[in-house]
Amino acid sequence: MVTIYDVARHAGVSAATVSRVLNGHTQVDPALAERVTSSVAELGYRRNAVARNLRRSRTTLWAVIISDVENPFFTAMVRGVEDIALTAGYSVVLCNSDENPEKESNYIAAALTEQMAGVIISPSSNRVDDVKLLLDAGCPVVVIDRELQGPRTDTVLVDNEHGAELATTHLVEQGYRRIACIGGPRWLSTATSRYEGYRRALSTAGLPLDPALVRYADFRERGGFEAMASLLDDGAEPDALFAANNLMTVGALECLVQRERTIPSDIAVVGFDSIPWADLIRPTLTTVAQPAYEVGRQAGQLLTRRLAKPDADVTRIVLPTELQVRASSIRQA
Amino acid sequence: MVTIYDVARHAGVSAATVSRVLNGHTQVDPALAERVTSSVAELGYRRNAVARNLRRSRTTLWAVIISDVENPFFTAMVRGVEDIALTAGYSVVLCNSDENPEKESNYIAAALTEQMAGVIISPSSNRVDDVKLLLDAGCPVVVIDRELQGPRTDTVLVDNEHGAELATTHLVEQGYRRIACIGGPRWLSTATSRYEGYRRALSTAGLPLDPALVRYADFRERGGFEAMASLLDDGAEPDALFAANNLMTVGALECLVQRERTIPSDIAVVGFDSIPWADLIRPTLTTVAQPAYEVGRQAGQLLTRRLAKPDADVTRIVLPTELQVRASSIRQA
DNA sequence: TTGTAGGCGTTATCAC
DNA sequence: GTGATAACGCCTACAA
Repeated sequence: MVTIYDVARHAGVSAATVSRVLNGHTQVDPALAERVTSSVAELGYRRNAVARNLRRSRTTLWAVIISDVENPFFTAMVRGVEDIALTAGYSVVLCNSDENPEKESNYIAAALTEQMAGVIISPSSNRVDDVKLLLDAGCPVVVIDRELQGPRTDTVLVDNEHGAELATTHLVEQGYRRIACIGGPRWLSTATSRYEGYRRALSTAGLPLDPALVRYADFRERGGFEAMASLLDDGAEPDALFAANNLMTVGALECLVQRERTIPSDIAVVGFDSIPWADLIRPTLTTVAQPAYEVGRQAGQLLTRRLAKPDADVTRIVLPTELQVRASSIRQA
Repeated sequence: MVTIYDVARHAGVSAATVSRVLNGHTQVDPALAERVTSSVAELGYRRNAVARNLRRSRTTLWAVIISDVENPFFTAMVRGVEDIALTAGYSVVLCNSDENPEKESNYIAAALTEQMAGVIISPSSNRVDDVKLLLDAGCPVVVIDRELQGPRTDTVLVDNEHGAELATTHLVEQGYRRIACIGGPRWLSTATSRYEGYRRALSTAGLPLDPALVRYADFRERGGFEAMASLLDDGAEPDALFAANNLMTVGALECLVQRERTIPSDIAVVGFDSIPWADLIRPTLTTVAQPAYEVGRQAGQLLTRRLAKPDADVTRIVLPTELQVRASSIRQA
């Protein structure tokens, strides 16, 4: 490996001068600088970021800990983070916790030992301890998609309750009366908020909240499938479904297809969070759209801000959701 | 920050002993070890990976440079890599090059300066130089999904040509005669192999290769859309389409839907590489399935192997593809 | 403006 | 088996 000393010798200057040329915040004689840069090129020198990070005791890495890489919502979000990170001079390390609190803990530990500059996380549990670990270590944290109870951290959310309410109200307005709900894990604020929106819409409409029409699943495809199957098998006879995330919606649809139910005449469907190619599915799928990319951007900006001003006020951003009505929820004549 | 010296003082031993306990490859008196571990717990010590990496002059990070995080093929692949990495004691840094050679170069430079233990890459160009940079620096590289001309590296591919041939032959057997092809960028082996499979199937069937039926796009949704529009607008009048990747297939479908063409009676469709929820699309989509997760696993294993034996023979793995026939390619009565 | 020198936190090589 | 001690490669006071 060629070090800064090799360059220094080759250019006939001291290592300090090489460092200064490389970093550029100090004045260096143009002639020397020139010699240095050409030596760098000639020797094919690249600076060792590990040594640099140790010396400066900070890195330029952000850990983005998400709960599912295969969920398009999170990948879109990651792109948002990435775009901000790059312009701010950081790189993104993507960690996939798989909704598994243990994996999550491991990644947080890694973020700490690797001296990551900051962490953006969609927590897969309410285990506040892990996030507190980061905070206590002085590692800036931005929580996304889910709200954490205890620690005060910068947070980027979407308006889950309102979105769910819109979705459910839309079904009510279409004349559906037995509206089922496949909710997410009860310990995630995302899930409870969406359930709350559903509940409120029913209440506003004067419809009963029938527990037989409610299932809780795990925000995954299989969970949605099984919840739907259970709704059908238990004779709850819903005439419509509100599913609380994209993958569960897909699972529920798979189930309905397999059972040969026609959408929306047998049962109408609205999903929370869009899926790619929603308009290729037949019937096209009504969804509550979330600004996934923008969530990522905002999170990135919050992190950048906090890195610059470690004790700025804690910010909580709530982005709007939007109901996109397509065929799956339109009552037939 | 609490260092190894703090722990040493607290436990009444030397820093060297703490290090030995932490790393565990040397014998340490159980009594001392006990004191060290409890001091570690008490002080909340975590080792500084940056310092450690500098001292050991290696890291436990793999860079996985993929060309599109939003393509389900790559996310599935990443999961495969990740699973191997974790069991082998490495972490994965996901880098999204966006099919942009410049971004790719930056990530490669970063992998080098960050002293990454290894790189898994789906190159977005034929610019061999970047990969050579890695190789020259002694950084193990596994190339996936695309074949690189010059440098001999471990590679994991799928049987693109055969898959494409199967797909096209299937269309021929269904009685289609004007089979269009939307191919990928001509500088990617993946694209040329798939085109070659298409060409060969036509040739075997004694069908002419009509240039008016061929378009080259960029492996993205919009590119597929535009290529399909061009095929329709230029009066090429295809009765079937073979699209060379998943996102372009989606784009082409969007176009066909918009133009109100019926699949498969107006035009049959087969795509290369599956998309999630292919069976929710109507008609269901015939695809050439690739073992994306397995590609990732194999790449991870190749990298692990090379890390252990730096000058083992270069391996080239070709995984099989499989035609999954669904409704979009079945000729109507 | 430039060079010297110390140290970031760890691990590995010595002696003991 | 354990403890000093010297690196790993870089940055940055400080002195010149």
